[in-house]
Order: sequence, then C-alpha cells, then structure tokens
Amino acid sequence: MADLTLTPNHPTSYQKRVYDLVSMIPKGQVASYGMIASLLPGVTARMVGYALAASVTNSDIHQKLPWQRVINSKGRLSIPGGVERQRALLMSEGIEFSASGVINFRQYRWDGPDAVWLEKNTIDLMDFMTIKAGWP
DNA sequence: CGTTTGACTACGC
DNA sequence: CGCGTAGCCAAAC
Repeated sequence: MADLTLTPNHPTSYQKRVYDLVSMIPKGQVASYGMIASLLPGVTARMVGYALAASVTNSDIHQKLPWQRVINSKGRLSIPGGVERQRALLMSEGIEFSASGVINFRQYRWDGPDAVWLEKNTIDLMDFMTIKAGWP
C-alpha cells in the first residue's frame, strides 16, 4: 500500500481521522475544534484547524466535508478571509447567529458521534461522558 | 537542524 | 467584555 503521507495534497493519517469525524457532524449542528480534538488521541485543537485548512487544497475532500460546521470554542467563526462564506452556509442550514455573531452551543452543538464510532475508536461510554463534560 | 506560524483553548487580570 | 500568556504540535521556513 502506497504511503500517501509522503505526497503533498494527500492527507496524513491524523488528517484522515479528523475528516472522518467532522464528516459525521449533521446538518444544522456545529462542533468546536477542541471538541473534535477531544475525541482523537494525539490530536490537538490546532491540528484540527490545520487539517481543515489543508483540506481546502484537496477539492475532492473539501467538497464533501462539512468543514463549515467546525467553529471555535467561543461560538465564533475563525476562518481567515472565509467567514462570510462559512456564515452563509451555516445560515442556509438553519443555524442562527446572535446580533454579535455568536452561535449558541446550547442550541446547535453536536452531541458527538454514535455508539458505532465510539466502539470502533475504543472510547467507552464512561470516557465519552467525561469528555463531553468539558465541551462548550 | 532551530524558529516561527497558525481555521485553538484555558486561564489570569 | 478584552488582552496577554502558556501549552499545544504539524508545517513551513
């Protein structure tokens, strides 16, 4: 099997893990960079942002990835130069912004991946609840 | 190689 | 609220 990590424009293994999880966020819901990272051992919030930024150069992935559903922990958008587009996409999914431009996590926050994903990624329910306790 | 740079975040003031 | 800082770590220099 070819090592895709050696070729630019192909996702490294940690990037694939990020894409896999982000692709599970349903329409009309959002997750923070930190939320995604908290479910992926060895992955930090910065790396989630880095992976999503890198996905832009791969049209195949970027096209089917709901990248717009990942926002920062304050409920704000943080894509340099891409906030307008992201905001439009999220609004078209029914997500509302406060007058100051904040998305209410209590209303739109993703509740996390399903049991199948948790099982496959060896995260038991107890750990999952502990992780979620730290979510915004 | 060492340094800097981020689609980050928690915490202190 | 804003602002600085420390921790984070893959990429890019």
